[in-house]
Amino acid sequence: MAQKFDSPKTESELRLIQDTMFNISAASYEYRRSPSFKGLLEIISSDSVILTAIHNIKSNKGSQTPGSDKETMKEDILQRDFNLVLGRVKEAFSNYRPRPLRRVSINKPGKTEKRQLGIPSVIDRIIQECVRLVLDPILEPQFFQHSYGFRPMRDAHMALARVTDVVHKTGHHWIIEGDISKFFERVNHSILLRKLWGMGIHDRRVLMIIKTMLQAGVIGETGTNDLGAPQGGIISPLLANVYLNSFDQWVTREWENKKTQKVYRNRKKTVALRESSNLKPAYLIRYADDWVLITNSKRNAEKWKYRICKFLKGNLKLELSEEKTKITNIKRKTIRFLGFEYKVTKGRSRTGYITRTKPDRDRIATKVKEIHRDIKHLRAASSMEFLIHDINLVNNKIRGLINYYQAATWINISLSIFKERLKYASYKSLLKFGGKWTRANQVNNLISIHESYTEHIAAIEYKGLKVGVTSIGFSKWNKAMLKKPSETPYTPEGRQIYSNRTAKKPLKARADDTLSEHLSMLIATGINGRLYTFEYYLNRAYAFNRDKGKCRICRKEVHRYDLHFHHINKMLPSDLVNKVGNLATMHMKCHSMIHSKLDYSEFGTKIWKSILSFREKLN
DNA sequence: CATAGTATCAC
RNA sequence: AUUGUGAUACUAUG
Ligand SMILES: Nc1ncnc2c1ncn2[C@H]1C[C@H](O)[C@@H](COP(=O)(O)OP(=O)(O)OP(=O)(O)O)O1
Repeated sequence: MAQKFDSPKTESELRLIQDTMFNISAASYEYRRSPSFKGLLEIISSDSVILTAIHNIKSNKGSQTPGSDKETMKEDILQRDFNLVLGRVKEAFSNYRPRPLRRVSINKPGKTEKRQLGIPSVIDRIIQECVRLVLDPILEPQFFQHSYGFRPMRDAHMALARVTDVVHKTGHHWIIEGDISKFFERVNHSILLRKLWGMGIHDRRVLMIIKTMLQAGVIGETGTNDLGAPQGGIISPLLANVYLNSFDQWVTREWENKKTQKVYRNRKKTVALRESSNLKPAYLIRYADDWVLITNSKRNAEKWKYRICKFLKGNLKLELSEEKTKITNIKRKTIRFLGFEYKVTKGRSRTGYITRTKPDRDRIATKVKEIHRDIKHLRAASSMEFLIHDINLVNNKIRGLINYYQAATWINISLSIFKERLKYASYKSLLKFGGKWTRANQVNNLISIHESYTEHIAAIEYKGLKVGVTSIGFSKWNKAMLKKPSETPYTPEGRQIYSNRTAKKPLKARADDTLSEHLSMLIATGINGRLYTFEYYLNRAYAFNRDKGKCRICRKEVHRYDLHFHHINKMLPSDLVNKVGNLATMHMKCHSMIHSKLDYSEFGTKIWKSILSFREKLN
């Protein structure tokens, strides 16, 4: 019954393993059994997993900042010898000893209390990502359907859509808002490891690695850490979901899951059954440590709150935050969930009530204040170019804000309060640059949004182009969609649904696939004894991908035995010379034609022209 | 049709 | 200076 896999040799083999793991795990879950995966460490520490891990996290913003040692992604991984780096990561896997975390305190929005981050060193981030790559497909299918935080292809809007859906379908209006106090800091290591085992991670070496990861101490402090998962660790969010999964299962076992099993029974029978049982209705929607539970009466809400409190304390050693955990009748008062205010009002619908959502008042107010400051700051721009850059920055902020709160039914009304104030401030700031009131559909920036508005906004004109400060009023409600459970990154169908939903966006699946093939192919071509940096390896693959595997001189397919990557300009400084833009795929023969001085016009004008143009760029 | 950079948000 | 997971939007380049 236990599952073992060969280590992946290529990235598409890794993907296949991930898909297979997901399938096995999902199948066991259907039959209410837990899967059993062994020999995971071999997969986790294989070349292609390490490569994928580095590829995944190398462009994180935080990769530029070191952990407790002084190492950064760029200097100590990407610009080092390829095999040296691989060897170093593999070495770290045997007898794993994480470096201490760097402690940084950041502000929590709207609170005086600070958030304590624990930042792992770069090498430990790579290790964590390797583990995550393999554990995620195993754990993902076992998670609760209506847990939305930290999970792929799910977001806060879907959680909100689920709340609306349940309220509308059931007509229930008593809600518990729950928040777990200091969630990550309170995660108990041995309970967590038991849960991982219970979910099918049956490789003790991997569990040991996770254990030592969690125990990593903090720089400047003595000893190891016996409680909590670091805020800043790459696997911490995944582990957090593992930890609370039993909570989800426990709550939903008694009502939500029972109910779905009876869905095929005839209606009368189901209703009768529910009334006669002493079960209390409960619909849970969870986002990380933030959850709501929907039920039908105040009494039941209180009962559930009491029972949940006891469960969390007894089984998970967690506490509910007293001030943030409230019981509310959403016909009378709003609840706050995921940055939205949520309530129902009388209206035309099956239940006689319709939902009303608004952006959280306090949060939107502080954001608008920030934007107001930025707009006033526009007048300090030192040149027209900088001004345009700053306007774009402001526009980005406004669009970003609207983008998130679009899911609120009352977005337009809520944001319009601030509209005039911001517009007037923009006009005043732009005045000294010749700013004028301009119809939105006549400016040249953000055309896709502005073309449908005739309202006046403040805009400047530069070289015949009109650049306007967008309005916070250019927003309209966009109904959030419910999550399709079959949409997952680990099945072909799931990926298809995802790419359909995200419209004409590039097909992520296929892109990754081709990239992966080429990555591993290139690795197979060997190293020739020369010093190649890690970055060069990745970038060769990207360049090959961009050129679609064709020679840039003769446009024919290149096979691995006569593949060469031409440095378009060899004289560039060392950190630029290996960038994708400076690499061109070609045959070795074609390459030698660039560097010789002979006339090759006999091969046809197209080829000759390409050769000449590459020769020009050499110096 | 691809990659890379900025921004917003949730936790 | 500020880490992480996830989502979204815009812009730029070949
Ligand atoms: N910026 C962040 N970086 C890393 N992890 C984060 C970040 N924000 C939130 N998290 C994770 C760690 C938190 O324990 C968890 C829940 O967040 P949150 O509820 O805001 O705070 P908290 O549970 O740590 O304290 P409390 O709820 O008592 O204020 O999500």
